[in-house]
Amino acid sequence: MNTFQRNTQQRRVILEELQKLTSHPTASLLYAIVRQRLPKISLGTVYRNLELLAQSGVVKKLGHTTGEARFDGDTTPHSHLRCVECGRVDDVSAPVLDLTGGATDDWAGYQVLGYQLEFLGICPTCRKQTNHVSNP
Amino acid sequence: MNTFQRNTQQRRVILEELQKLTSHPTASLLYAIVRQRLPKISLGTVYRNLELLAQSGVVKKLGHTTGEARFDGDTTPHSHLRCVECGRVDDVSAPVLDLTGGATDDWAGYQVLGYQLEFLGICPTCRKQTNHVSNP
DNA sequence: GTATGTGCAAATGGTTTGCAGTGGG
DNA sequence: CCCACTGCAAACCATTTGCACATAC
Repeated sequence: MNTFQRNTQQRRVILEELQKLTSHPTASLLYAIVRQRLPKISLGTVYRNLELLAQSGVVKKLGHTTGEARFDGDTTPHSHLRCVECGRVDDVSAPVLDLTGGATDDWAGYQVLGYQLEFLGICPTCRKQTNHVSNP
Repeated sequence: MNTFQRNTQQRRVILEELQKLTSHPTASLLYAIVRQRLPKISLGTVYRNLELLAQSGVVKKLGHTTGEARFDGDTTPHSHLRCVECGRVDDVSAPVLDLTGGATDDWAGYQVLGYQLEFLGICPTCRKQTNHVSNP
């Protein structure tokens, strides 16, 4: 039932390193990390494998509301909190939506597959750097 | 308090056409539409104005979970339902989230600004075209 | 009059792809 | 041994930007 056939060294290392991280790296950040173990790997290979891993459900691809896509090695249900300044993404325990709620009976004929919930804010680091307090 | 100074013809027409639409056009689709009234307008101008209009809150820029960004002339609170096959976006009456809910007391030090909720599914048109019923 | 906006075209940046060579099963 | 996978580099495509000219105010 596996979508991919071969268990290549590259694929193994990419998955290992991604699952090791609690941050939600971009493809190129992960590329930099993986390159420490496999110096000859190419960015294209990282993209190809992340895509495959995401398709087989081993990994989650986070839609890019801003900037680049990010990937999450943790597939348990949870939401994300994205910093609108630096793009950093943290986890939040997911407030699960009740899709059976009557208000949304009308789905316009769609077959609903799920939802994506993302919180937006300013992370601690960026709050320190700029003044985000309303001026007196 | 307006973010932009000049009320140019281009800006006016872009806003008018966007507000006329209930679909959620991409920049280039809107460009095609606007060009019917202003044949000499450039795509760059459309992008520049959509960005400005979004910043001043007159228009809403929908984060691109897949593919291109889309723009919404309707700024009243509502959620979106995106077709994962063709990218089409429809409106749904927003099930408003209660951010005061105790479960999410821990925001990891973030200053939370809001959230983005997007439903994913397959639109009526795409359901007809491909067989999305589980095979017997 | 002048700063702001426009058209054009070239640059950017993330992601994808074609191809010849490699290595997993 | 053979086909899925890799490395490389070029292609892609949405978006952004630099510049000279135009225009709203």
